[in-house]
Amino acid sequence: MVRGKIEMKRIENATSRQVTFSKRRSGLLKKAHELSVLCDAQIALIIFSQSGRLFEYSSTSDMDQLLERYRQYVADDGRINNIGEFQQLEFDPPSLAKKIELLELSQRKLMGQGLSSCSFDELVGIENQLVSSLQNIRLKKAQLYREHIEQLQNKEKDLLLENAKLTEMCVQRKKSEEQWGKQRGATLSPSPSNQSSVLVETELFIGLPEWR
Amino acid sequence: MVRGKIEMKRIENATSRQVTFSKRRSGLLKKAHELSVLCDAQIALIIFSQSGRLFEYSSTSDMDQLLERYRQYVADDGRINNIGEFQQLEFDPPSLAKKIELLELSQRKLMGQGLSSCSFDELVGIENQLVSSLQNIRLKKAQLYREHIEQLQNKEKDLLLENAKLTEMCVQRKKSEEQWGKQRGATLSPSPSNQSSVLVETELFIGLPEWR
DNA sequence: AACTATTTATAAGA
DNA sequence: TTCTTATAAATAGTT
Repeated sequence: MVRGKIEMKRIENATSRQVTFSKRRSGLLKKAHELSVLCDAQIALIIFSQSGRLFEYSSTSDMDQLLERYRQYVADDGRINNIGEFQQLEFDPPSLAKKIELLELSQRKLMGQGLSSCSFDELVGIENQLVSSLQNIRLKKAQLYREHIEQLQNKEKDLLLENAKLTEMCVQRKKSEEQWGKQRGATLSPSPSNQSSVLVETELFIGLPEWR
Repeated sequence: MVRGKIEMKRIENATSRQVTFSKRRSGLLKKAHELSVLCDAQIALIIFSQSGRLFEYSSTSDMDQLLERYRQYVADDGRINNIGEFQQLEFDPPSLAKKIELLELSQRKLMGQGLSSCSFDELVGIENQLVSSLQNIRLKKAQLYREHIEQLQNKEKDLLLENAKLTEMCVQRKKSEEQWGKQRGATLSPSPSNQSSVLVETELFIGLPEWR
């Protein structure tokens, strides 16, 4: 809706899902309250977060009273069709079990098993799904690779910076040593020249990552 | 809120209160649905208009189930009397629900969604599973192809056989017609030669399926 | 938690 | 009721 509208599907990133939940939850509660005030409506709003926390709003002081009103309203409708109270006991568990059964079936198919009952068209459909899944998986893998590389590059950059500072310090110390050496005589002159060339090599080595 | 914001109090004009109710009600229902989809929340929304009409939304297929969850949640706060009889009814569904949740989670992953929480190793595991699934799917497809081809080949063989019989019958009839013609005299002699060449062409046409 | 750039929602009018 | 439109409100992404 903002800065690029979002797709109306589950937000995959847990953090941003949590943030969005918090924002939209308060927005929803506010809207519910406004509607009840402006239009004199009775409203019950119950929200369970994914983590199981409860948030609720009731336009009356008593949520239970409102839910009771709802229960009766629905019960009145049910009387007309006369399906009765067995439905609550019998319809619910089977629906969950059925759901599990279906989920397991489709899961097995996604895992390349239990295909004997599939039509050709269904096979093609599953194949397409799998191809797209693989694509997503590989995109995600690539993303992790990139992130890892980025981390390494950042670390490298820091080290380069640190090396540059250390090099600078060495050069400074070298200079002062040379000056000090000249004052003391020529005995140490070969040694400074060696150290200097080592310093140059170090600089070149440090530079390598820049054109990787 | 628009074209001059409105005061947050009951709208006195009945008509405009009704209009506002209608607009805001659909807005509220939409927002509730969006929140449930985006953030994987369970939401129950019950609206009684001033005139007593009921409007409701439930993120699950079953509003009663959600209200039951609410009832239990609230009851748990004063959880002194509530360990006995209800638990039997409520212990089973949660386990089923948990199972469904897990199934849906792994299913989403197989479908290339909800990957943000995956470790790299898990990604590799899913990828391997998908590759093997695809292999199975394609084996199954190939098998169906082969079966289909085999069916067609059998049908072709039968047709060839039938064609051969029909050809034989035609040849027989031709011969007898020729014999009959010779007995009757030379008047029809050009005709048999014509008919014979027609027969040969027919044989060639029937033969085509052999090298299709 | 605060800040915007945008998208949505919607009050009023047609 | 439904459509339009000007404007308020909500909010996704960012800091």
